[in-house]
Amino acid sequence: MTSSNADPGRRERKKAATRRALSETALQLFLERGFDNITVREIAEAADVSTTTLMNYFPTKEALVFDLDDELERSLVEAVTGRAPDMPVLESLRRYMRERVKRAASGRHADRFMKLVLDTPALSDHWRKIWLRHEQVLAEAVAAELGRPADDMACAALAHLILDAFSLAIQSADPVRMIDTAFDIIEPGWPPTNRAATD
Amino acid sequence: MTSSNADPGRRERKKAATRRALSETALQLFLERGFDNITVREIAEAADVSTTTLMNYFPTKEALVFDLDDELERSLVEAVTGRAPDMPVLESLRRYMRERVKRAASGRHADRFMKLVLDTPALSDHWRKIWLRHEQVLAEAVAAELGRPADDMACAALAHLILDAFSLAIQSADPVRMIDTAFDIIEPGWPPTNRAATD
DNA sequence: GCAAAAAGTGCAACAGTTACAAGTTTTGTG
DNA sequence: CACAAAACTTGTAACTGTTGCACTTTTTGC
Repeated sequence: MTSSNADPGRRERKKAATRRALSETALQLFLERGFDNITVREIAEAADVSTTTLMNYFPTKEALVFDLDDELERSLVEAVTGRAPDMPVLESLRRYMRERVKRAASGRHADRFMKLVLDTPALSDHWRKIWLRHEQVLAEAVAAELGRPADDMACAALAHLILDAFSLAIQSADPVRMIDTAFDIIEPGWPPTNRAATD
Repeated sequence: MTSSNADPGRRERKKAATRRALSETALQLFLERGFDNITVREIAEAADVSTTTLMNYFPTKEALVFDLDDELERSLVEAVTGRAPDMPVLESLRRYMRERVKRAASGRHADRFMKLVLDTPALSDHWRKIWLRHEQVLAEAVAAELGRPADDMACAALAHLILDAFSLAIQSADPVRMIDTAFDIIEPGWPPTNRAATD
């Protein structure tokens, strides 16, 4: 008799609630007392679940802070494939990264949040890893767009350099300008016609 | 009986011996049974010291594998400042990285060693961190060489991109070619005369 | 309603790492 | 040579992230 629930389902809703409770509680505690001064046991306690359950939702302590992984890959590929017809790939990626960095530097509690991340090596690291996780996919998207083989080495390099620029940028005093600086270095060499390829 | 030791000093010698014993024992065990299947307690045991002593020599388990950190910064700066007068900075750095990657891919037990590192995320990570640790110094060296302010943003970006290229390369099927591929992308945009600088 | 599936729980344990309060060895000096 | 200070080691216990396990509760589909 619990009909009328096609998509959400009660369980799904509860899970979502628990997940949100966990990540919100965690973030609040982290902001108050520092990432390293809070144990996962405390977080679980505060959110009123067992430690085991917490680790069931978030595979690592760091994952509690960045609960927005899924959208990333989609939007990243979209920046490559969904750009205006006359816009070069790199220009589109530049704009995408600019926006992304800008958003990171100005969210709700952006100031305190960024400070937390930058002051906590484990978190900076994790953020970078989240980006680099999509390295392969981005490389393939770029390759496809340029009509190159999916494992094209230059595309792999480009994807890596660009994604890594994110961590470079957020650690900078002026993130948006740092993104532009990095792209200014990369752009003139793209697409490449070079030594490595012709050796 | 304690004469005849001018420079080294008995203590220094013992320390060096212990250090070498630890890192050699560790590497051997790691190669035999895998990084994650060996505990630091086992290593300490095998080298016949206490765990506390082990952690005294090597701050982390990963550090046991890369016991060659000091030379890195020196050689890196040397590649910038000690190059032939007519050679561009980037070309010198390209050759340096090429050599470095080549050496990594062909040491004594290079094949097994590289496999160990690449199969162990914690180790790949650590290797990258060792390189990035010298980001600032490299940036300043490049800036000095070009007569730019020490905190020049483009130099910071360049240093980061280049050092990060190392991890990109060793993960590649053809590391040396990957270094060249990355430099081929970076080189044409250097030195930059650009948007970010003129905005 | 009910059996199976899914989620949550508490507990114990492991591994890296640190703190601490001893011991032991080496060193420089009188 | 003796000896006190400094440097190094050690054993033990603990903390923290993380995992495995056996068990209970909840939700689901019929």
